Amino acid sequence: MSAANRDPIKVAVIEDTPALGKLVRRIVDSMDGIQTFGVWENAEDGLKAIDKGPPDVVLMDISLPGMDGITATAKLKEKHPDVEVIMLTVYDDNDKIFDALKAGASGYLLKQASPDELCRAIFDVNAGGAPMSAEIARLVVKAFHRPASNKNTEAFNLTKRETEIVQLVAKGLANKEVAADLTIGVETVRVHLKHIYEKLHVRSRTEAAMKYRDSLERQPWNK
Amino acid sequence: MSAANRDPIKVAVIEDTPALGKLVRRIVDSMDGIQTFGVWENAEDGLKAIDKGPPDVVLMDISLPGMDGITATAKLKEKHPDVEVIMLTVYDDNDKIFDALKAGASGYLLKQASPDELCRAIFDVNAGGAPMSAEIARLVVKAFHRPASNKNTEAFNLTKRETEIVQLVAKGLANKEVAADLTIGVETVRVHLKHIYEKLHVRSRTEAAMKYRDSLERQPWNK
DNA sequence: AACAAATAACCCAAAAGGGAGGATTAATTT
DNA sequence: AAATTAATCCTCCCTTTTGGGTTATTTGTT
Repeated sequence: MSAANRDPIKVAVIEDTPALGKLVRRIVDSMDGIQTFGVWENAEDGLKAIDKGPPDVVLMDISLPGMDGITATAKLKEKHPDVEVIMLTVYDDNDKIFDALKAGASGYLLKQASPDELCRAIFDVNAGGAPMSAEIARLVVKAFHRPASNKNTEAFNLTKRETEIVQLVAKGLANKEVAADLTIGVETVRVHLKHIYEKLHVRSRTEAAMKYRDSLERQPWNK
Repeated sequence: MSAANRDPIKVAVIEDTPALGKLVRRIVDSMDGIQTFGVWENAEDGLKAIDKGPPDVVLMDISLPGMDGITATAKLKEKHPDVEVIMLTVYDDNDKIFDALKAGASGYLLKQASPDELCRAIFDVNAGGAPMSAEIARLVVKAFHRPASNKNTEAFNLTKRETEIVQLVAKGLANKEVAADLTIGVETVRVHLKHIYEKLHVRSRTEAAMKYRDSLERQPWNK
């Protein structure tokens, strides 16, 4: 529990602007409990060095000459899943945030972060947190918000029976099988399907199945 | 820009333990710039009151008698999308986190949070942030991480052409349309489809489409 | 009574699925 | 170099399934 007695957290820095790299090195080394493991100006060199002796945390610039920071993160996490990556970016680059997280980054800081923020982020990520600036955090949380109209099936005004049927169709069942499942006639299934097509504005079972599936938000947590 | 001159942030509290509700009220009111808008012990009463004059932030207990906090959040955000909701929970309840976020909550705090943390969270969420404890943040970020194995289509050993075709089929296209898209004959498409069915162990285009879709991770950001 | 829903039947044309061929490349193995 | 394999492209044949249209009965609900 005594942080002071621990080995310092080894921080690798991959940042193509030499001035910034040096600045970060100074900031990190001036802080107790963390130290730079090395600074590289491109992903290729950085990854090669990291392969030999993994650091604890990598500060990764998102825009790099050659291999970009997101690709580098993906490659890095593949080999070293336990290394924590904090992305550094100049802009509040909305699109890339999610690509970066998907690649395996656990933190996402703007370069304009203060030295104090940077150091806290390093400790935080090392302790199992996910340091993000407030704006980034909100974007991430927003990605989870359900679009207002979340009546799922209800959005299409499908009846109970129609919903059952579209669900079975979305499982790949043929009309005959659906009929057997619900113990109703095949012709009835077809009538329901026709109604479903109208309501969903599609012309085939596959389209209907797709639209239905898409209408259920599929998020990471409902595997 | 001068925060001191602003109207205080109005905070509604929905918390079924009277002692905790009172404690929160005291904490909030003791802090400059925020004030309690009211404290209710169940979601029904809280929502009714909120409907009349919306507060800025709602602190919502996740486990409530009657309507639970998640359902209440969903209903609240439907009527008042601009009200920010911070969930309060005793446990680090992994499953409910995502349900809460999906319902529209922007923050997620453990009840054991310090008064200082609570107040910071209120300011933070009001400023467009997403206050979360470090553990929660990491869980959220983890939800975005791609599972390593990314063999996706490759798992089925589909050829390039077959992959193209199953993708189009999964969009709901008919064979005719697929053929037109790839500028090949319809009969060819059908032959490819037959091979696809064999490889995926299915009997219909819908089944194939489903199986293919399921094999692709679907995340919030690829709408 | 009017309405939505579920059930079912009929016709017809189009689409899809199964089978059994063949032809052309390109890459690999023998 | 010759043979083999895999991928792509294509053609028929035949049966089953689908999709679209229409009509109709029964059961609840408003």
